[in-house]
Amino acid sequence: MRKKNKQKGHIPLPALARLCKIYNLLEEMHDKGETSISSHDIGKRLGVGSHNIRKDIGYLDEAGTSGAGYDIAKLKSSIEFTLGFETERNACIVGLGSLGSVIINYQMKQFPCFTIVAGFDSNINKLEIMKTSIPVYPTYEIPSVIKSKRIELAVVTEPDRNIDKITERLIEGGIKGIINFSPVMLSSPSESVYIRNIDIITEFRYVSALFTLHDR
Amino acid sequence: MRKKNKQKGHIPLPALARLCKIYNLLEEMHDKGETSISSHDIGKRLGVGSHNIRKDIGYLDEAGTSGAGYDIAKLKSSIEFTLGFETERNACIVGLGSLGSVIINYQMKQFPCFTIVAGFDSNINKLEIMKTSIPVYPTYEIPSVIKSKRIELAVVTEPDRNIDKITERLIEGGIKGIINFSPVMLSSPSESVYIRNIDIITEFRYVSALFTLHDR
DNA sequence: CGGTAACTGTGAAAAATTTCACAGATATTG
DNA sequence: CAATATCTGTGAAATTTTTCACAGTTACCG
Repeated sequence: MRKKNKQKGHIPLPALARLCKIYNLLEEMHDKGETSISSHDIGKRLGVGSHNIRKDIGYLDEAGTSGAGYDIAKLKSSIEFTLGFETERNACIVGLGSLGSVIINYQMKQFPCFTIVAGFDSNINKLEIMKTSIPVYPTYEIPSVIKSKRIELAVVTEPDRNIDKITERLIEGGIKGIINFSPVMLSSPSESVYIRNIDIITEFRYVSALFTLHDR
Repeated sequence: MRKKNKQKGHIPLPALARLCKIYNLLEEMHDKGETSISSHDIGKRLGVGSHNIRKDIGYLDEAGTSGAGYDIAKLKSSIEFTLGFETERNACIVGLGSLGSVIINYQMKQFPCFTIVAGFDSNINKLEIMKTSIPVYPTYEIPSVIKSKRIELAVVTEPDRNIDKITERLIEGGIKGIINFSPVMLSSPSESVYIRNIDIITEFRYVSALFTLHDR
């Protein structure tokens, strides 16, 4: 068995997504005081085969011990390092409605990997009302604020008729990624902007389709 | 070119997910008064190739016209039919905190495919406070209510230490699917229960990893 | 300390998914 | 109405991803 980084270079996207989930799991177990875990256990938790987990972990620089399982702390920091979780970037929230507020106040206000440094809303009145710990701006200031605060990620939460205008402004400001919770699906105008649409209606339809096809 | 259903039988999951997104798009365009669209345009909107879109649509019973694009209304109802979007099922919300309230009051209170017929919360006090249009129950009533109201899907929204207990009760009640917005990752104990974890922290990490790997 | 059991890492095979290429069909234009 | 452009549907090729199988390693137990 050869040690060291063998298949690194580029991690397949499905593997990357799983690694993020594995990391979550490790964090949870670490908090519980666990120190070691096997690929089989991880797989069971994630609903995939242990082969798959080992392959995924194989993309990291170094990880487990052959005979025993994985040392949780070690694997955790290995993922952290390879995926760059230690670098902190700036994010903003666009749309300060109910969902936006939930996210801002979510858990600890301090997310991993990203710090929320600004909020935007097209409703000027809302700007006064919000008593958040972050500064809020009207949406027409999006491009300038993104540039001045070096914001890389935008979380869009409000159903808004002007969502295309908002996207345009985000792109204009040089945003690198958008997580969109609004029901209007966004599509990336440029190869270099990552867009993730999270929409409960689409989720509902997907589940419904699964149920239907399963029953047939 | 042969007509009729050729490759039906089973739709690959990635194709299924895209079909749901396509449906969303069609609905949007339909509302705008559009009547026709090409695979190329759909692909551009979804960020995938037109070949892919045509393959996906090929899983449906019938769809487009060779020379022209797709008739939006026709394609829409074809997806509806094949994926069973017309059947309405019952859902519940577990956790009536801020996020749960957002979902309950989301848009129109009436979701496609699912009707929210019950809410649960372990905090008894909250049951009094909530002034929703749906009946709410303490969590220990989950199994009985799920059975009596024939609930197939649960939307879990609250970070709760007892989340494992809640899952257990949902399974006990015979739930068929869970959409979990809580930060604790759920895993399916049984092959027949679909679980979808949606967690903004994992999303953040994934985006962060993408950025990091992109820059290297 | 030897034997057994459990586990990882990984090349190779298998399976799933996407991309390609093009035949056949429709619309459009002058 | 012929010529051109555009578009779908789909078998086949290419690619990606998962699964398999097993050599090599470590832990454990009597």
